[in-house]
Amino acid sequence: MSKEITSRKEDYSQWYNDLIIKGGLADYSAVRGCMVIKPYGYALWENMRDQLDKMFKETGHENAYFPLFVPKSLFEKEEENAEGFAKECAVVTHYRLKLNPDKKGALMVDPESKLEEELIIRPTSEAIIWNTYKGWIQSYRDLPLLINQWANVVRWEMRTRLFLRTAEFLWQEGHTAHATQEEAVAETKQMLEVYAEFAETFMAMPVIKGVKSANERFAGAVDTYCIEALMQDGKALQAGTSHFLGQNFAKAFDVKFSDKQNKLDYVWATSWGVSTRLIGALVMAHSDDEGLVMPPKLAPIQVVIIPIYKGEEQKAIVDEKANALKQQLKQSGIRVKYDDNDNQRPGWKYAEYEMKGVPVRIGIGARDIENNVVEVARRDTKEKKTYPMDGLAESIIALLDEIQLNIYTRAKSYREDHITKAETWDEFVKLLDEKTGFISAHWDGTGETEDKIKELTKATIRCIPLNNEQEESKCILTGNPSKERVLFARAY
RNA sequence: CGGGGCGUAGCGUAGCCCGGUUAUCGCGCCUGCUUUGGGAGCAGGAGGUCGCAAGUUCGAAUCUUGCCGCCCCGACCA
Repeated sequence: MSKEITSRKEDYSQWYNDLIIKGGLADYSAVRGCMVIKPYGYALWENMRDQLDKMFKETGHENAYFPLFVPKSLFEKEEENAEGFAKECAVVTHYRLKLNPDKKGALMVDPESKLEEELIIRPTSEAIIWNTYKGWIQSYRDLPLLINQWANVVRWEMRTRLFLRTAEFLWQEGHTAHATQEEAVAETKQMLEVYAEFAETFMAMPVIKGVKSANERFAGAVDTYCIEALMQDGKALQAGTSHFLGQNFAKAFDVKFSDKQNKLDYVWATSWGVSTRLIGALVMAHSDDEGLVMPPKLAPIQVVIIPIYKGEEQKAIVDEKANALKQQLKQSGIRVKYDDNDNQRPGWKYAEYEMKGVPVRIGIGARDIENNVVEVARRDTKEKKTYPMDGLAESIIALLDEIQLNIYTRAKSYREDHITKAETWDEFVKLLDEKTGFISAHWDGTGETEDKIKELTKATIRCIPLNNEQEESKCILTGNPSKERVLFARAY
């Protein structure tokens, strides 16, 4: 049957695509490199978005919205940033179509409508936002400016992958302006903490917090902080970034403020973002060969109730009980679905919701009603147990918490098992090929060495972990002195 | 942009090498009955520009050429 999911071990890429398509999150679209996020996938994104948005607001940020188009002249103002994105920009050059005189029913670009200045479809919004901030900031009283936007961006990547790298994707980007360097750095770190907490607490996905090496830094940033997660095939995934931009953008867009002493200075900036890529991360972090595994805290459906009955008479009895149960769970704040669709049999539904990763399934039939119990199956362990109907909401809430914790613990122990120290080059190469995961090794701190390692092994420095232990040693490739280990991995 | 694979019904596919009536099978869909505690059974039915274009031929899903699109691997990539 076409509903079967390719095994993780057999073909990891196919497994990943199957999870997303057969789990009902998204589909390929008619547009090159783009995807359609289906209602189930979008509901997941909404849950993630709502939670993140709450956390942003708790840390003093407000939402706003800036234009999709960035005039080329603005885009090129911060040179490093512009250069970094130049190769992957979609560009609007015309604003009108007309009927093609040579081909009936066909349209063509009207050459008369050529724009005087090309518009870049934002790959990121620093340029348009900093151009706007220039008008908003005059005095220290206007600072800090703490703004986030939920938006779509376009990056014309050569090769795409569902959720992990699509030509258009949804994200949030925070852009803040501060009076001092210290404050901006603190903001950068604070938002990294917010991302880490979101990943670990809500996605149940352990992450490593760190700083990027110069090679991997965001174009235009002074420092790029990141959270890095490990996927089940041993490859690393950058799950979120928070950048300290220094005064680079303030200088490029001439954003100055008067301080209390009436001295003019450029403002200090940060930007930070996470995207629908997190959905890809979530999928790969927990799922198995049966399908998706959703963390209860974000699952669009936390509990599904499946009725089991013979004939109309039994259906009516089961319906009544199940609906009462649904109400009870709903009132306890659980996202619950009662699937009373009569077109599919229970076995089909079991498989379907497993594929969708619904954390808890409740089966209820005449037999259960007689005994005042239900059958409860959990997705993470596939365990089935009989629960008393009385006080069910409380026990389900406890079970959801347990599942959340269990999948986190499982992912974390996998991650811990896959951080390995390498002391020599041979060991490093062997670990990368055979064990995979993060390899902790000494590096001499130069971009050249990093490039060379990438060329030889395809591994990159994922990050220099925060609060990294200092130890004198030698670079695994060059033998030059090194004062700390960094984390290498092959990455998405 | 390089290497590999693919394009046949909503989905997954057989047929292609070696051209020949009406294009195969499964899922799904529709109708009916029986079913319903792990992807239901039987019976009947609907559904096709064989990716597009040109060529070869009496005849093309099948051979040739060109084009388009997709997937995987690489290059590329906060």
